[in-house]
Amino acid sequence: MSVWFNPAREIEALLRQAAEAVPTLGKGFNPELKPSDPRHADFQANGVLAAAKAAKANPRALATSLVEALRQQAGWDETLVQVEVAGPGFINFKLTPAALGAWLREYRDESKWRAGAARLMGGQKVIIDYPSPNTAKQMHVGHLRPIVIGEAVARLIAFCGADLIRDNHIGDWGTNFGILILAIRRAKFVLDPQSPEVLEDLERLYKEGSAATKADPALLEAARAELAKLQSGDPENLALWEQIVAVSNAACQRIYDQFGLKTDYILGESFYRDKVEQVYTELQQCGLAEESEGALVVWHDEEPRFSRQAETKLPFIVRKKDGSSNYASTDLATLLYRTQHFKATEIVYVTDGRQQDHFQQLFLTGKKWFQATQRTLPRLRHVWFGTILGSDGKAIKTKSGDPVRLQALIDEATQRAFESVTNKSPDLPEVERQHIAKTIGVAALRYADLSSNRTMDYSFSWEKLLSFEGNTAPYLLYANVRVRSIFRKLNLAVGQGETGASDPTTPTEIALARKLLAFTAALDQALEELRPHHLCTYLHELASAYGAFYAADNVIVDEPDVQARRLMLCARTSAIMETGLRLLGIEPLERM
RNA sequence: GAGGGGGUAGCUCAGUGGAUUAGAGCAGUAGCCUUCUAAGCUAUUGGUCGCGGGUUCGAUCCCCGCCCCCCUCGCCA
Repeated sequence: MSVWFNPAREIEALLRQAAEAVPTLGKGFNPELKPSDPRHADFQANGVLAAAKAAKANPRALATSLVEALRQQAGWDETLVQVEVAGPGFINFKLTPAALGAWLREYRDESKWRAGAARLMGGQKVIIDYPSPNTAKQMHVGHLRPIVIGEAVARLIAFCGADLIRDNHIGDWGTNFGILILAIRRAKFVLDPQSPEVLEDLERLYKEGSAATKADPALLEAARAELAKLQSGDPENLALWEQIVAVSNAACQRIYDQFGLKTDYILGESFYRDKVEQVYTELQQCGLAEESEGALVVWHDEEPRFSRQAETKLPFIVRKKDGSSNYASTDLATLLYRTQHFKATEIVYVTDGRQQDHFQQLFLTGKKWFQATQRTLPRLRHVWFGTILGSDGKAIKTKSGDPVRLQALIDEATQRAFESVTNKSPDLPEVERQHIAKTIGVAALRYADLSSNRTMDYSFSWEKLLSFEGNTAPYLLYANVRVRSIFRKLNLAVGQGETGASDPTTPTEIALARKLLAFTAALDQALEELRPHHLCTYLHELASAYGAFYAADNVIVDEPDVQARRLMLCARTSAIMETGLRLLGIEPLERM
């Protein structure tokens, strides 16, 4: 029999089969298998309680019948999984050391786990839309979450077997370009793409232009005219716009590089400028869109707040009253393009939570539009996140009220990490300490963002972030470094020296082994709702389990079989830790 | 007013589709480095799981009502 990659799923499947032989249960029985408190079991099935209640049967007797039927199933092996009825009618499952050992010997490395996880999303074509910044601005703290969460979610989806395309849907066609172009002209500013301050200059010009147009209606008109010229293809404005976008993209790329963020496409709003006309036409043809106050809008009467009857009207405006497009238009055009050109089966949008209304309207409109035009709608998911708060409980800002620059954040984290590394490991060469510091600094920034539920706001605190203790990236990196150190000491590569490994034996070995197997459950959980914090929680628990093992059981010992099995546990710990860290976007370290 | 999110230990947060003592990290207390990196490990203090009802043998979790905080609500994205 092949070794189960994900025991919980296999047990659940067997329970469903077994239930068919139990008259009270039958087909459609949901075992409700879930991870259990480790003090009781590895997994527990709660489904019998509900079924017994519905059938007015004795839950314990029913659970016992189910267990008997389970034991009759082909593929059931009591030497691998112990089963018992507990409490009012729960069924507990406990993996035996033999099962743990078999799993550890079979699922050795990332390629095996990828293969095991591939059934989760194999065959899917997924487009992920992130980090999608607006053009002509420096990256600031507000860009941290889409970068970090987007990258983690992307890696998770790809790991689970999907064919993934990363599409950076930049905001490069908005109304702000009119103001910016006007400001550049008025200041007679010469845009030098080589200048390191070019983006700061553009930001300053935009601010000035924005203030000027607010103060003077004539200037506002002039700005609109510049935008109209741009959108109608005026060569001068187009050339200027292209330069701005290029400069902006280059600056963003410098940040992306530091976060290890890759993009396959940068198809911003401007890419869809000749594709919105079709959207207007089709939406009107299928009776979805109508004129309202001069704009073209879509109502969703079945949703109270998007209906015509709502107290405060919130239609989906797909074309502005001046005839120009907005993000609803381009998002609809983008949806069509991704469906037709990329053949997407799923699209994931990573943005902050304030855009929930927009995406609900987008998804509703897309659904009706595609239905009316006989197209297949991909699965659409909005992966949204909360705000990063400062110590005052409000969105984080600098003292002057400006957003904190992302580069400044990276630099400070790196600098503090460098001090720590130098303090702890003064003997390492300075070049290596700098590399370690950069890795830790960026990792700490990332992990702080990923480790709490993405839909929560979270408080940014240098103290917590840079403390390098507790549930942090440095703790995980350090746990892995300690594993690798053992192999280095023995002059072995990770994965060598485990021939003849016996099954986990001591309590700390068994606890560690069970935690290693729980990797599959953590993947399931993180993937389910695309919430990377489940993976963080898991990795922290794994590091803790390793810490206890490391303190209790010496790896380098005289008995060959004991050393072999402990080396096997070490190798799996390191491999799962490194795989997990990379899924989060964190590059592991050899030393620190 | 409508919609979304949150209210769990001093602080930052997990969790629970019903099981005994509700978890973790920080902070506090007490131990552990001649031995695989102590950025660590062990033990321990600390909580009416916002408030009030309901269903149930049993609710932090499900249902109803209420209170507080954050966000969004017609042409920005």
